Amino acid sequence: MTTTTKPLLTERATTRVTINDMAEALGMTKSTVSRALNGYTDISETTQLRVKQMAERLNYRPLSHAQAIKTGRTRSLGLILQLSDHDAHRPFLAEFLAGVSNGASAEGYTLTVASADDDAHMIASFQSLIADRKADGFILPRAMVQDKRVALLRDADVPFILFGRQDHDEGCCWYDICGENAMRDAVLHLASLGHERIGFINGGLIYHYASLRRVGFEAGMAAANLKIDPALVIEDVVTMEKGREAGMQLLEGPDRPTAIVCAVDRAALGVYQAAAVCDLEIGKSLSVIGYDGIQEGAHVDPPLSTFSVDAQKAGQRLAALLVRRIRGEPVENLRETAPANFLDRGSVGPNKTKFH
Amino acid sequence: MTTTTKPLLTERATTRVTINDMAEALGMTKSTVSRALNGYTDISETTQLRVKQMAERLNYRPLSHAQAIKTGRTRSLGLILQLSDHDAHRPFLAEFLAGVSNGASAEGYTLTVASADDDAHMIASFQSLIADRKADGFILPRAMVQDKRVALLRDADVPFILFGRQDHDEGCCWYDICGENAMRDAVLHLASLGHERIGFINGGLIYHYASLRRVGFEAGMAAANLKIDPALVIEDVVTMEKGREAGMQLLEGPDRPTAIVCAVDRAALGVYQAAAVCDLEIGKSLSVIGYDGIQEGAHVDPPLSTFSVDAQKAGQRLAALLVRRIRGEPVENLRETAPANFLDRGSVGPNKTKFH
DNA sequence: CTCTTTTCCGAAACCGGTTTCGGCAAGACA
DNA sequence: TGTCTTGCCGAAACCGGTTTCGGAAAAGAG
Repeated sequence: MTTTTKPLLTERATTRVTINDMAEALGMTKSTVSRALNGYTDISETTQLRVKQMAERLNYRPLSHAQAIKTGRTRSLGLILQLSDHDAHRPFLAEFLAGVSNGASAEGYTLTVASADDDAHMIASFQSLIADRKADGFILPRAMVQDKRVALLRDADVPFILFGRQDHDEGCCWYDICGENAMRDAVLHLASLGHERIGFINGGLIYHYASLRRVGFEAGMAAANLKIDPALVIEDVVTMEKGREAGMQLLEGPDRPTAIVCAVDRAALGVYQAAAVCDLEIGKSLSVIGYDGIQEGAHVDPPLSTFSVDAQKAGQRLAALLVRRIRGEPVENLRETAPANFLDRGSVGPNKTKFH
Repeated sequence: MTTTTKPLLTERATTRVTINDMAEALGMTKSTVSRALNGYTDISETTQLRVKQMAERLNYRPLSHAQAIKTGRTRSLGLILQLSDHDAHRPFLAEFLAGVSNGASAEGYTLTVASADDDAHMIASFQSLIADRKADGFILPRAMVQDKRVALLRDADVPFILFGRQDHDEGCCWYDICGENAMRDAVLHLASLGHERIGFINGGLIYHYASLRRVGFEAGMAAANLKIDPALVIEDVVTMEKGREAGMQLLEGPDRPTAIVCAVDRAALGVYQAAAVCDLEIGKSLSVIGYDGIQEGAHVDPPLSTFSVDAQKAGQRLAALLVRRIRGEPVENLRETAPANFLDRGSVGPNKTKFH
C-alpha cells in the first residue's frame, strides 16, 4: 500500500477567526467585510462601523501573509545589520532593536532582521528579501557617504529610511541625532573653561556623520573665536587603538592641545591611554569629551564626559516613520532629528595652562 | 464622480516567476509542479527532476507567504529579546544575530525579531507572533530555571529551541556551551598553580547556567582535592557593581582567597575594582578568571583571563537545529554542546602565599 | 488475453484574503 | 411618472500556492 506521502512536519493547533467567520457572523459577504475594514468609500458608514465592532468582538485580525499574496505587502520592516561595521554602535544594538521592534509592533508591523559580512552579501540580502516580499520597507542604519543601499532601494522602488542624513537627500526620509550640535556645544563648553587649543578626533569617514561632526566642531571653534590648528585634527578614528594612536600624535606634538573633542567614545577611551603614557591627568591637565555615551565610558577613571544618544527612541521613531512612508506619505514629512544629551562627568576641567 | 477609492500605498514593481509560469513552461499543471517540488512520492523521478531543473533555470522560488496560507508555515524563525535581561550578553548580540540570521537563511528561513520589557509583554509577544503565524518556531536565549516561555510554547505546540539547557529536558532541544567544564578547568588551572583557597562568584540564579557553573566549580575543586569554603562562594552576581561588592566581601574576610573564579566577566571586572581598593595586584597577589570573553576584559590591566564563547556559531547552530525541529525531526537528535575557549591573558599567576 | 494493481498526473477544491464588476434600490431631476 | 444618478453591496474572479480525489495508462498476475 504505497499511497501518496508528504514530508512530515510538526503541526500547529489553534484555529483563528477568518474573514469568512466574520462574514457569516455579520450576514454579509466577505468582500464587503474586506472593503469595510480597508476603508473603501463604497461601503456605508454604518456598515463599516458594524464590521469594525464585530472585528473587535471576535478579535479578528487579517492574516498578513494572506493579504500579502494579493497586495504584496507583509506588514514587516526589514533591517540588515553589517557585521563589518565598526562596533561603536553595538552596545546600543539591543536598545535599538527594542525600539525598532516596539515602534513596528505599535503599527502592527513586525521586524525581519538579516545580517551581512560584506557589501556583496548585503546587496544579495536586500535583493532576496525584496524578491521574496519579506519586508515592505527597510531601515538603513549608519547612513554612508556613498550608500549603495540607497541606490539599490531607490531603483527597486522600495520604501526605506535612513538612520542619519545624506548629502543628496532628495527622495530620502531619515531620522538623525544632531551630532554636529553636540560637537559644537562640546567646543563651546571647553572654550568657556578657558581652553583655546582644542583638538578634534573625528570618526569614520565612510559614514556621513563624520562630515557633520566636523562641521559642528568648526562651527563651535568659530563661535568661540578660536583658530583651528590643522595639526590638531585627525579623522577616521573609530577604535580604541586608533584613538590611542591619534591621542599620542596630538599629545606628543610641539604645542599640545589642552582639550580634545572626540566624535566617538572609543576614540576618547584611546586618548585616555595616550594621556596615561604622556603622564597627563584627564580632567586636570587634559580635558576630553566624547560622543556616544557607551557604557565603558562610565567606568573609566575619571568617567568620560560625553553625549548620550537615545538608541531606543531612534529605533522607535525610525520604525514609525518608515511605516508612514510605506503607507504613502511623502518623504518631506518624514524627517526628524533629536539632540544628543551632554553627560558632564569627570573628564573636563578648566584650562590650567592658560594663566601660566 | 465619487468612485470607489482605496487608500493609496506605494507600489512595488518587479514581477516574479510563479508556479503558473513553471507549469506553462513545463506543459503540466501547477499541482504537479507543486508536488514535484515538495517531494511527493506520486510524482515520477524523471518528472521531479525535470521540474527541479526548470525551477533552477527560471530561478523559481515559491513565495513563502503564499505557501503559508495553506500550510501555516512562513519559513521564518522567531526571536524575542528581553531588554530586562542583564547585559552580560549584549556585547555578543550582533554576532549572535548574525549567526542566527545566517543559519536561518542557509535553510531558506528568515529571522523575525521582537523585544519585550517584562514577562507579561514577552508572553503577549509570543502569543501574537504565534497567532499571526509570523514565526514557525522560536529561539529562546538564556534558558531559565523557571521558564515560562517553554511552558507557553509547549502548550501551543510550537517548535522551539533553547540556548542553554534545562533541568527537565524532556521535549526540549537545545544548544549550549559547556560553562561547567570551563569552571572546572579554571579551578584545575588555578590548582595547578598552587592555589588552594579559591573563591567562586556565580552568575544570575534565575538562569540555568548558574547551577551548571556551580557544579563545574565544585567538580573542579573535588578533582583538585580542595575543600570548598562556603564563605568563599557568592551567587547571583551579574553586574560590575555587584562584582565589586562580592569581591570586597571575599577579600576583606579573615582568610582571603588567593584566586577567584567568576561565572561572568562583569563580576570579574568588579573584582578588579575590589582588588584595587584592597591593594592587591591582579595576576600577582590575586588571580582572577572570568567567563564570557567580553571586549572590556581585554582592555583592563592586566587583561582578564577568561573563556570566550562563539556567539555567532551558537546562533548559527541554534537556527540550523530549530529548522530541523520544525521539519519534524525528533528532539533527541537536536541537542548540541560546544566548549568555551580559555583565553590565558594576564590575570592569573602562581600562588605566592603558598610557601611563606 | 483478461483482470487487477500500480504508477503517475490532471482537475478541481481550497487556503484567507483583495479587487473588479455589475446590479438593485432609493433619491434626484425633469 | 419615467429616467438618471448615486449609494451600497453581492457575485465572482483572482492572488500563488497546496492538497484531495479520481481516472487513464502501464505493469503485473493468472
